[in-house]
Amino acid sequence: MTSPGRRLTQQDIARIAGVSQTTVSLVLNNRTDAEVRIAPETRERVLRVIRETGYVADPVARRLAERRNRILGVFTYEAVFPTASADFYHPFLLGIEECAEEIGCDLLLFTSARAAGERRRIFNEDSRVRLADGCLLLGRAVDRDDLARLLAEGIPFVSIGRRDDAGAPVPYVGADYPPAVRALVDRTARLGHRRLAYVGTGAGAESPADRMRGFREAVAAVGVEGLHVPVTGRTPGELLDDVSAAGVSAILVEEPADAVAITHAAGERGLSVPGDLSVLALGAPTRPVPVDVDFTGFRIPRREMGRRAVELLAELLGNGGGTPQELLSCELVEGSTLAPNRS
Amino acid sequence: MTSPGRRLTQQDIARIAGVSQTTVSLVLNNRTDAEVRIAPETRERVLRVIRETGYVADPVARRLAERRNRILGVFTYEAVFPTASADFYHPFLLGIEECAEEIGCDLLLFTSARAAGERRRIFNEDSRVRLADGCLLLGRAVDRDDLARLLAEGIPFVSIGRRDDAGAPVPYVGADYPPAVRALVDRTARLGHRRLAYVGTGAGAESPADRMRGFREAVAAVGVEGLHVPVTGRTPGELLDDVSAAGVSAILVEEPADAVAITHAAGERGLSVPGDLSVLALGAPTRPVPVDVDFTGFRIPRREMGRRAVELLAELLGNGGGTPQELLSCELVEGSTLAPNRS
DNA sequence: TCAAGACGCTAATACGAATTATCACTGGGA
DNA sequence: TCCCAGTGATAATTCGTATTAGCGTCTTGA
Repeated sequence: MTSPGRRLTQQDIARIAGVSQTTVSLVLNNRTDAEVRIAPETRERVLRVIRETGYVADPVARRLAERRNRILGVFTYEAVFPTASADFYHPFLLGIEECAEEIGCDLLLFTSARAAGERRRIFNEDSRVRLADGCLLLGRAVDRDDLARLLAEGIPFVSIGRRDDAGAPVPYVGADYPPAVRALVDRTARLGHRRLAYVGTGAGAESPADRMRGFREAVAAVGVEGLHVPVTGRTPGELLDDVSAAGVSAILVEEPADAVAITHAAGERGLSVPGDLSVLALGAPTRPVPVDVDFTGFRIPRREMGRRAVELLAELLGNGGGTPQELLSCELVEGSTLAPNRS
Repeated sequence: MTSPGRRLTQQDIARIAGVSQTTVSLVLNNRTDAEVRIAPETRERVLRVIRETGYVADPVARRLAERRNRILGVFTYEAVFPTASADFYHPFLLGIEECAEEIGCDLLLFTSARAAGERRRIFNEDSRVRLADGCLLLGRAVDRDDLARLLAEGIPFVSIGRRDDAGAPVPYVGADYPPAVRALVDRTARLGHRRLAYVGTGAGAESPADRMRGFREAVAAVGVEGLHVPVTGRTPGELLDDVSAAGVSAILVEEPADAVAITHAAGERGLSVPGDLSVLALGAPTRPVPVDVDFTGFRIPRREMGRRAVELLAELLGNGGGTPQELLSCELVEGSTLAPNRS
């Protein structure tokens, strides 16, 4: 076997096989162009030495010489393996890994990108984004300056989740929330509900904003009343009171974890779901919560988004241009928390 | 901002600042040795250009010149983000990420290491392990040849989970199963149980073997009878019958997922746990299963193992030598499935 | 007989940053 | 006048691989 001292280089192989480093490189890369010719016996000899020594090319040097690495960076603003939102992010990562494996790329998690104790930033004094051929951005809130800088520096990347322009259009794979929310509002209205409420921030990042927009457009189109009920600083109980006082018979909850809490609070006050109040959940919980209710709502195609993002990034790397923007549609979930309006 | 054309190099910065590439490098690395002197105003000028252009050093080139990368590889034989055993592996990864973040390293997931459709291998024709400074091995079963080759090539690595020698001792951070199993057997014996059974393979990889060894040693030391009941090819019901027929009053189940199934089967046959049969679970489930029972057993310190493995790897990289081997002790879990023997 | 290609290989260079060796200049002391 | 120390910077080289341009020899076709 190899001595543990210094690692082998193509130069070593070349010396042993009695050829030049160039030849080793050519054999290694299996170049059989018309431009390049290696005698079969030479090729065999070099291959034999490579086999015997167990030589493998240094991928770092390779990256310096070529333009690529077959490394895709994954940047997350929170931990990649979080405790809190593990269940939410896992499907994205699953999709990313699957596709990366298919196209033969490794994944680099930028875990170092944090200035002591602070939030992660893509660009700190010693940014390592460039280690990868391109990168994937994951997380609900993405720093605008980071996005702008990525665009400005021409670093290939795809955001998972739709992003507003940051000086220029941002490449993304997002979930198409508006039609999904619209479909839910539609069904709800058809079941006789006339006053609906959107429970959640409806703003802050693109994804809540998109849901909210879908809601506003839908209630306008269908001709029902749509209220916005923020959640911050109120208990689920208080929230329920507000909603009841406003004569709302169906609520669409931005964050399913809130939907769970609200449903439980309803139970405690003797309100039945969906008998007295229909509760729709818009997506998947981003906070860990035991979901014991089968909510009507929709499914965010997280795994598919992860896969597609990798595919698009690979294309970007291949042809070097364009700004892919895709929205994947959310599948409706039948569930059991939507019923005809009884009031 | 930067033009999207080509990316900036130190040469560019040098040109703009009117100095040499060397000077830029020296300023960038904040070298203030006696050997190296830069006039304050020159330093300031270079820094200003760097700020204005937003230049960051290419880590790949850097790595070629230095010896390190600040990249730790993570190799898993199954998917890093598995569907099936997500819950089992997650804590390890959590610990790894935490510690990597602290020491300022990025994590490289070797997702490419798969020959189409086959099992992942560390060494295929174009191995990429060398991209990282060192690597972590995760997974219950690790290929012996891969281990031997890692050792032979002098690649710094730490296995998470104890490994038998593979030609030479393997660096690892493991869970110390034998004392944990012994403690459980001890307690069980003190509660009057005289015939215990170990339910599981007890072999195959190191971790089941270690538990089995702990079991054998413990029953011998305590002076009770210890049976081995394999699980393969039998339903939980059949298994229960065997165990009962043998007059066993307490079982230690290697795989907690099996323990769940067995406990349910017991309930169906009117056997109470722990009234009629005590069921101890040795560790954490590696298959996804709703654990609705509070098993007596022990906790594998997975997060700590992940953390510690990164620490040890970092030390290995620092001093360049040694074969760290550590076993972390498992914390006993009181649970409610162990009771005095009534028979 | 001569030019044009086929053949098999290698020297030289690029990639971007880090390091080593060296250089030009100034001012002071002998 | 000469030497030397101190100062500030740079040219040259290194890391390991990939690519380009080209070398000399031998064949082929006109």
